[in-house]
Amino acid sequence: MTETKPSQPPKRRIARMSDVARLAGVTTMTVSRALRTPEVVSEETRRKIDEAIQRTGFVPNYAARSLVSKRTDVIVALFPTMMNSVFSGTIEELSRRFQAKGYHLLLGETRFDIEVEESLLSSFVGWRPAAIIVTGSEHTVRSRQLLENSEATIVELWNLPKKPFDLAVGFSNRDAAYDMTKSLHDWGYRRIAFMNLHYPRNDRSVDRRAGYRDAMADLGLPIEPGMEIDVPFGMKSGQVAIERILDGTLKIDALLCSSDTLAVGTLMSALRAGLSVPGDLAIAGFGDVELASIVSPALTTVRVPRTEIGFETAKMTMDRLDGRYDGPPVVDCGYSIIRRESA
Amino acid sequence: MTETKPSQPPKRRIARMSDVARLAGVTTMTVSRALRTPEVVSEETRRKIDEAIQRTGFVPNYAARSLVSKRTDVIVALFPTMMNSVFSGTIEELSRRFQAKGYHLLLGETRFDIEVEESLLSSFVGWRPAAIIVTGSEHTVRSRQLLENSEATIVELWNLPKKPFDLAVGFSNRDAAYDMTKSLHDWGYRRIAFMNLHYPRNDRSVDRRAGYRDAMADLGLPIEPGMEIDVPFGMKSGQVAIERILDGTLKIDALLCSSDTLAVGTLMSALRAGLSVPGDLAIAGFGDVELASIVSPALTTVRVPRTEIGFETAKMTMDRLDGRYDGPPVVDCGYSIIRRESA
DNA sequence: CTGAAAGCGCTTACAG
DNA sequence: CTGAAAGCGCTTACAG
Repeated sequence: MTETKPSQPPKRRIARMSDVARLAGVTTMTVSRALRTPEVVSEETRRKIDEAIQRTGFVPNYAARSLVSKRTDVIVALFPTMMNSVFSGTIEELSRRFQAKGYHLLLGETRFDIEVEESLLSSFVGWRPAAIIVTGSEHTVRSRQLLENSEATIVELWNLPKKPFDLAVGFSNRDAAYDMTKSLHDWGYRRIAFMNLHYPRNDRSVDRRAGYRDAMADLGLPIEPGMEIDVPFGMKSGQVAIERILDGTLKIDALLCSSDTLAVGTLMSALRAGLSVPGDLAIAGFGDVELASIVSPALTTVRVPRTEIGFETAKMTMDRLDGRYDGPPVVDCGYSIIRRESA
Repeated sequence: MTETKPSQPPKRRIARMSDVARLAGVTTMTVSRALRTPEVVSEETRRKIDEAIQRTGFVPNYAARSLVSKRTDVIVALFPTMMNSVFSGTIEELSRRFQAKGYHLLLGETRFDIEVEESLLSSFVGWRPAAIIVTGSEHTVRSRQLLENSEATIVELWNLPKKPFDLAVGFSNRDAAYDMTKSLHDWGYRRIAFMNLHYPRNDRSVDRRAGYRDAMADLGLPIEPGMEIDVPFGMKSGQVAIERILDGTLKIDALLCSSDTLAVGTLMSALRAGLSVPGDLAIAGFGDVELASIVSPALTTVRVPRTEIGFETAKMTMDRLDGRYDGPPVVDCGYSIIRRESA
């Protein structure tokens, strides 16, 4: 091969531990110790090794390290989407906590699809992660096998499974939707509709719908045809309800949305159509993202413990990996009803 | 150790390739081939191997694979934050494209801090990633060394560096801010202020500010004291400008925000204070996130090519890794001025 | 406090 | 189409 870029220095190979060892006049074992248990290495030796590391720019090869030590600092985390302040709040918290302790987050996006989750799992498992964090408790058969065989700590997020796979951190989506429906009733609303994501195998959607239905039944309020509105994820979906209200096919005085994204979309769509909120239509969201308190009228919503879930998950996972987790397998981070202006 | 969970089957070790080989009556070499170049293995043998893989739940150990093959499918990507529709749009596109081709995204969050970036790089580089994607062109000295030594394809995102490290994909932040300032002038505004993130070492902030200043100078408009407002990231920061307008310390007719997050925060704060937008104050954003077209009045903003950047980056990176990228080192994805209702 | 030996689980580079 | 040998770059488990 000929030199095509004379301005570049000769491309040196990535330094290995043996290069550092040779430069420092020791064996790789001593370099390895200087890196992992420096207190056990003499100061003089350590100094020489540090210098050799500086000169070579050595960074240990994690593949080799994990292969022989049979452990990795890789933690796999799978979320439906990152385009959502609710999940990204949890992701940010997780990533911050894990980064601080030297763990590496391998993030995957399932797009609300448990088949995609399976495909990601089957590949990520090859890294022999120390822990695997998944959203929800609904998984394919093969996903369950992969989790089972992986020897990793498994954490299921965002709800409270009756039979957790291993560990779980979340809150009761069913109760939260139930309480918000009941609150809307307390505030005087009677014709309460429910807008939900159309993901039939998403346990969060299913639970929230159940909460809405149970509350309506307990309150003696009928769920009339059209009062359950299934839409795809996105702010644009919010306009669906407003269109139906305007053309007279939907007669309601309140709308509970299964996410703030939908609620804000609906709210803006209502204002644009000249409807007054909550006068003509009360709107409640689910999530309490930053935007919820910023919009005008400010959004009444369910505060979801997104940061707490991230925090608890990171803590629980790291404790478990250190062999000192002694809490319950399922941690409930709670939720709360936040009444603002929109309902 | 005693059996504490009699209901669980005996914990089997994670299957290795040799387990599969033994079950199928071949050597590991043949299993390896069946996995990587199945067309070269006889149908009968392949069938036996597939069955053994099923039975054992075997997933190849990537650490071993990458150690010996001296290549990985790991791609490191570092972003300032994920709590931002602009970056998460790029991240989602990247992650989707890479996932589809079997690459694994190791994501890191720098929190707009190049020291954090350095710390992440120094650790992630241990995975010997095939490519490293970073946001911006401002890096610490040690970060540059790490990138230099890594042998990875490097892609810098979100601007157009004069001297790219290797490859770059972005647009001109300076020109975009310049054009928006000029547009505001064309639309009749004269006292134009600029709200920016207070990250002095963030080249995107610096470039956008330069664009604003250059345009004001070219237009012969003075930048009076207080017309450049530096704030931390977040919607809440939007209210700063409104407070100053209300208490009379800031006299302006238009505000250009360096992100839609700030612009929406300002817009909502203005509406809440009873100001009319754009009558009392015109507001322009930067980003064109989904929310920008949803809020009322809809936000005038700079459309930033977040999806295009993700798409081009993924394509360029994978082409380069396949040894067939022959495009320019710096790809300009452009931007456009979107006039809506707020200015 | 330091080192020699062995091996983690794969793939490369042969050979047949 | 399949296999025997060697080795990737580290750490474990000794020994001294």
